[in-house]
Amino acid sequence: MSEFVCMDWDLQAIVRGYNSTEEMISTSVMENPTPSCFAPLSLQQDGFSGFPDICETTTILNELEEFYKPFYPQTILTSSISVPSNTEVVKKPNKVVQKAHQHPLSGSTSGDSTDTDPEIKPRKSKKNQHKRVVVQQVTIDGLSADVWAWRKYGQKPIKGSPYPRSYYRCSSSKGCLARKQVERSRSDPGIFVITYSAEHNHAHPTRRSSLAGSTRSKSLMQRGPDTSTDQPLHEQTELAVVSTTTTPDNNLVTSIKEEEFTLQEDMKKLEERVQILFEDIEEENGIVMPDILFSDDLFPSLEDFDGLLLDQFPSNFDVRA
DNA sequence: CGATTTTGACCCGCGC
DNA sequence: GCGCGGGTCAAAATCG
Repeated sequence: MSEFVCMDWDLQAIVRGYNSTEEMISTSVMENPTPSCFAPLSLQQDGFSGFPDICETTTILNELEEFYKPFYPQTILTSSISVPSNTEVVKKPNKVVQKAHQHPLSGSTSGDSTDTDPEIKPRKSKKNQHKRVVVQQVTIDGLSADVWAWRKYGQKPIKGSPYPRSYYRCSSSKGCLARKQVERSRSDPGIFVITYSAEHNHAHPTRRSSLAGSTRSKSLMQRGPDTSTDQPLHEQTELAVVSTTTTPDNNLVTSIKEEEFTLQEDMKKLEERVQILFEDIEEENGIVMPDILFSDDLFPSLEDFDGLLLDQFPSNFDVRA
């Protein structure tokens, strides 16, 4: 059994009465190549001029985020599946809890410690957990289209795949069970398969976590002069998207990329306009707005996923190839 | 100093 | 029971 859940693009398409995401994109771009074609109704109606109450800012921000979602780097495929199971989801016993009952150096668990703790149930089959996961196949661009803050906690080589799988957990909130796996498609190296599991138990982060401690700088240096770093990253990703998108509708994708420049210009003007309005709000109310709209939370810089690129691409991999 | 990445070790489920 | 594969932990290194 599987279920399909509409994500950003798909939801937009259904709400707007299109048969498919591709139809929505192509139609909207061709007929009205401006960001306003996707704008929330309230924003369209007041033309971004009405911010009567600062208490509505949160709603406005949410609307703005929804508004910008269609302009996130394109998602080739988004689906949500439910892993078949005859049992309910059993939360994996926390290793920390286990260690609280057992000294770390006392060796393997002879006699399951969970047997004595009714609160901790034995781990059920990983494969049979009815854990809903969301699978996205995205291009390199799509790797940056994630407003959540993720902390990498592991990387494993996957049997049968030349590319490792990276494991991320949400770093925005302690205790958030949201997980994310990123790996390159073995059939199409230009496509990244992102698997989300569990759900965030908190609101969107107002600011992406600090990049302190990141070893990307080191990695960049380690890549050496003979790698693709000679080429500006935006050019790399652009080329990568064009050259690796292998959907059956290649022509459509190409045309969208061509139109993207126009859209980006419109978006820039729009950002400036909203920025001014927000500054007015700050002045009038004597408060400081959360730095979300124009931070990399909603517009992650290309630099942000450079680390991901380094994770997923071997050091000698030339994205231009 | 705190947050992050890296990476080997560990844990667990599954198939043989 | 054993080995394999995948997921997670946690110490060390790194960075701002």
